[in-house]
Amino acid sequence: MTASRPRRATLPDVAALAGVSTAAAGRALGGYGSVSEDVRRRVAEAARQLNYRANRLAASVRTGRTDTIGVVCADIESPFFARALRGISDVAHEHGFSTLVTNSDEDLASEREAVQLLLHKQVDGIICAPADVTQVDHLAQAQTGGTPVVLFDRVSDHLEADAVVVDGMKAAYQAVRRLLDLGHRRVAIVAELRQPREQDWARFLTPRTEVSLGELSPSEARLLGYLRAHWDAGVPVRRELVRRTGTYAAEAAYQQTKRVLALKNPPTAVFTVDNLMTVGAYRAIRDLGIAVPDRLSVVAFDDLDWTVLVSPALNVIAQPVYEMGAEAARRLIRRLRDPEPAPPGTLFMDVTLVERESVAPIPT
Amino acid sequence: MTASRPRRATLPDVAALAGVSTAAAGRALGGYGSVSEDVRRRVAEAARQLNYRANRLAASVRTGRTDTIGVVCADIESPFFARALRGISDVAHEHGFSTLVTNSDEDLASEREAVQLLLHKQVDGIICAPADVTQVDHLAQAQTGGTPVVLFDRVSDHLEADAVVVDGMKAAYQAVRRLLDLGHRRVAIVAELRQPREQDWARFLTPRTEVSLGELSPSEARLLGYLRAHWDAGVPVRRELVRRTGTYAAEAAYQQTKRVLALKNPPTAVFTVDNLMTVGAYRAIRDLGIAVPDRLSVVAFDDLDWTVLVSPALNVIAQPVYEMGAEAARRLIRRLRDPEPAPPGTLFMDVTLVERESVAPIPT
DNA sequence: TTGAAAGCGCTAACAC
DNA sequence: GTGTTAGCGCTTTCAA
Repeated sequence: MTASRPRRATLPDVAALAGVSTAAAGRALGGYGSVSEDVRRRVAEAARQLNYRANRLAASVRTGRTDTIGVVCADIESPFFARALRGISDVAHEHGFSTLVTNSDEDLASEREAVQLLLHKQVDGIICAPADVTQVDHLAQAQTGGTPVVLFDRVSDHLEADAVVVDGMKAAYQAVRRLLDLGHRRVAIVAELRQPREQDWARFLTPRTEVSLGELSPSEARLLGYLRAHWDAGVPVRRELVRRTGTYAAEAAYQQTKRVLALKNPPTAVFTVDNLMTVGAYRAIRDLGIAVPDRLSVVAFDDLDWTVLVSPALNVIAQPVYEMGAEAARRLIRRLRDPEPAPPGTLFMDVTLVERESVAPIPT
Repeated sequence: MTASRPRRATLPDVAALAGVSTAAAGRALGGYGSVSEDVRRRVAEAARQLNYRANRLAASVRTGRTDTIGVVCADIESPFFARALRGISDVAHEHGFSTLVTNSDEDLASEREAVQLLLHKQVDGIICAPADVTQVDHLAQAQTGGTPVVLFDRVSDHLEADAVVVDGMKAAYQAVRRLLDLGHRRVAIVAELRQPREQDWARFLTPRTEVSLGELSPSEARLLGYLRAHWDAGVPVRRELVRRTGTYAAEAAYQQTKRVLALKNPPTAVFTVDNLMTVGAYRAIRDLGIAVPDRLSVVAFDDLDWTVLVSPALNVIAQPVYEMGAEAARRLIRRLRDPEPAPPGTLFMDVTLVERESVAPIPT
């Protein structure tokens, strides 16, 4: 026979032991209403004796608030989101909020599921990096239901919400433009581009300015920057240099990079659009034993701790990741606190082009 | 005047619209008890119409379960924990659990706070990488209160709980022993060793076997393996080659490594005990322009994606990180499901010594 | 300042 | 299979 563990102590238990009403005990422990110093002490002592553990769920059912922010990362293993998460949770913690973190793996169905979960758990608000900026009905629904949403890393034209992002198009433009200005004429790009929306793709390759960032995934935006840099510089875009992995995986980037470097007329520079693409591409370059920057210049989106460990150190586009997370949290909390908040807006944060050793000019 | 948003629909609302009792609606939506197909359909339809959102908090208050696992990481930004977290949450998800993730930053006070938070939020169980294996009273208290705990990455002699770890001592022993067998006589080690428990430290440097893993932090365990390898090989330990950063920071490792490499009689090999130490140490090696492995052999604890990107690729001790996380979750869930669980035990998982290009023998 | 009592939204007994 | 009812643990009127 097992000794049946005694029921966990509840507020009435504490109140009884302290010789006060449940309400008084609640006030003493919860720090609301007013209680005499005497009661406060007795209740605290009783709580200690009974090893009382407050049930914030019950409180939340009553108050309707959970003091919790839900976060939907696209890939929690990526250093980008890990760092952003810190920014988010530091700010949240500072304001008395906890964070409930979920992961979508850049998959729309998982994201929907994650958002449902967060809503069921009654989070006060949601920070989300949407897997597909054109499919955000579930987020709109959350807002309709009274749960504010802040977009992170991606804006959407289909959702009226605060957003914190960088202008990936502009950043890519500058980085690629620099390569072209240095004389490069064959610059490869390695990107996911998961939704091959055929018409968009065709549209993409035609010079035009009428594309909104709020319709593009980060990798699409960065590709567009790449394209525009070419158009503006009057350098023709070579389709064989635009490498689409179709999937968010280093291995695919590895394959694509190997293939592009094996062309009869290989690129003299390569631009990778994120973490995983960079890892894959760089591994290919290493395996092929290609000299950087002598035979190939390299520029990567996102700074990573290892980009200074390889030789030569990589030129990168660095995002203010921590600050982006922090700012997203700040905006959400502001909206939660303020009953009459300002209309939502998009905050564009500045990137930094970090020049290191992986880029060289083409001798003329 | 703002249109006051209508109250969120509740179960009684749905029930009313569907023309059934609250209980029936609950059963239909919650998937418990038995309901006719007809009722199920009407309720589902009503829920849809009202944009009903279940409140799982309320359910949890009633049932006493939250189907949530609390996790206390020591550093969520480290690839180690990020990957482990995936293992945890994949398994959790598979079994219908969510995860509530917190972070201690290897700080005991933060860890205590995190555990309190998790308990207040009524998580069903906790997976924790304790910041200090000798200070685990808060975890013991959680268990006493009926919330099972599984230790992750670290065992403690002061807590009777399941644990999933690797034998860092043995792994370090093997790696260092290999270096010694290759003729190295001056092998440096770079480690945190945050608690300089003076007596232990003295004890450490004296050959003896009576040290339990459950009293050591990971970095201490790895240091011990390093020491034992020396003792067994009959190679004297040089105190100036044991570099203690005292803090979990790459920068400190950078400084320590620079210093040790600047010795009049520098090491011919260096062993780094984790992620951050490796990043810092390797940066120092790179900055100093020291040829690896010709002038210096390098072995690192933990595999990281960049260890194959640098030239030469690093020899590493790889842990089955994902599996460790997954297994920790499995053990916790087993304990949650099984009312009469087996006595707790420690699972030691095997590491892999990955030979790459950063180690060379010393010519005799 | 304090206590009694109602009720947050849900599930579990138990009767029908 | 379905409804009635009690109650999870807490906070919040409201009256004293």
